Amino acid sequence: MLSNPREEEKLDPRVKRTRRLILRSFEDLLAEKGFETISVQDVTDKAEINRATFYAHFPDKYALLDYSISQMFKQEIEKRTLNACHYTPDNLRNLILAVCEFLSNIHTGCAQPHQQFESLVEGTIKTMIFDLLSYWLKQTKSKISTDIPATVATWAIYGLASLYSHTKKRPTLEKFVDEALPLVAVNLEQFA
Amino acid sequence: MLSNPREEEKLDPRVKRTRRLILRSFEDLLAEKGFETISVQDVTDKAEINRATFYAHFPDKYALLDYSISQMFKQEIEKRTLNACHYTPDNLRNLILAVCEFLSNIHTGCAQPHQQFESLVEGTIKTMIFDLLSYWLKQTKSKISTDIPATVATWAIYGLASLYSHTKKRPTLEKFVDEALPLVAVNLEQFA
DNA sequence: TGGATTTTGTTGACTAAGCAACACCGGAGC
DNA sequence: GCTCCGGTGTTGCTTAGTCAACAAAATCCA
Repeated sequence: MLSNPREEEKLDPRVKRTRRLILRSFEDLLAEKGFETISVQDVTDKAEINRATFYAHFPDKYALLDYSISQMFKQEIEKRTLNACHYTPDNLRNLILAVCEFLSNIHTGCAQPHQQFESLVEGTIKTMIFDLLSYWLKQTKSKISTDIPATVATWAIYGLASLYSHTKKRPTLEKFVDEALPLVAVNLEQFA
Repeated sequence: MLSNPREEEKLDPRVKRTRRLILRSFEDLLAEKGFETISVQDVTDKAEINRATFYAHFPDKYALLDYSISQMFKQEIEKRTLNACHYTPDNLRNLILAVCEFLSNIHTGCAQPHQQFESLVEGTIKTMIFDLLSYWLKQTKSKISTDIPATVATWAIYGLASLYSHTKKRPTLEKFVDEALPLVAVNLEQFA
């Protein structure tokens, strides 16, 4: 994945600190109220930083949402060490699990997820899934184009996770993924 | 008490932040290792601030200890609203309770309290008790000098709390204070 | 003892954060 | 229409924090 930890560590401590503060208060606010009703002012008040400082780090609150979602998803991925591996059906399985859990967390952890919020999340996450899958598939030295299969798999995975996280009476995650996995895997067989 | 919250609140947010960081990491370190073995480096590493920044706030680690102890004791006092009142036997009772609890916390919360550490704490706390008592006693408009009685009471109170906090098989705090209170109160009768 | 290694304070040049003020937009209410 | 108000970005100047380097203790240990 992009932006390896080595770079982040040697950042100016002040920068790491304010990013952390912004991120924490934003995530707290997300749990309290809807994304659309959160103002930049709210975030900086809670973080006890100046509003101008916010704009030195993020163009606007949409960029912050994007960053926040990326970071959270990145953690989910790294937790399962999917960030430095290649394509196998088992890794794919874990990826689907990760996306399902992530979306479920979003829906339980964030107050009243509205349309705008959901589609912003969707865009961010799909990009990340696509990048990860492309990285996996490119490991096979074959010259097969990866764009098409990666796209298909990305949309399928996100769709599945979305379905799962919106289902009221959920089956166990394991069962759900067992049933769904083959349908995605079949499109990637040539990379196994 | 000195340094009302109004002043602290309108401090530069950066200052509040780094003081908070320094304080927190120092208190964490105190729980882990003895005060004498804590270096300024240790504190700034844990707080993720620059060592030079530390020296912009405190002359050395002794000043930090002093500040830390003061803050903790101040909280104990404010919790019982003893900071804005006058002398009564009941307030005195609460003060003794506060000092006993505070010293007990120090002894359970700090690793291997050594001689140096203890006497630094003693100095800081006795000054604060003395100031508070003087403030109380001066409320009585009489022209009686407060220094002598305040001093006697201060030392007595600290001595009691020290005894209590070092006792292995402690009686309940209530019983202990009930027994001790009259001996201190008798010296302050004229201010009641 | 005596040399090596930490730790301590201090400095000056650089960079990020704070602050107050600004123009601007969009909605609420009359 | 109008103003009022709250949020948005932006700017120039000030202040706090960072960093690397230094000399001077203090500590270690052979």
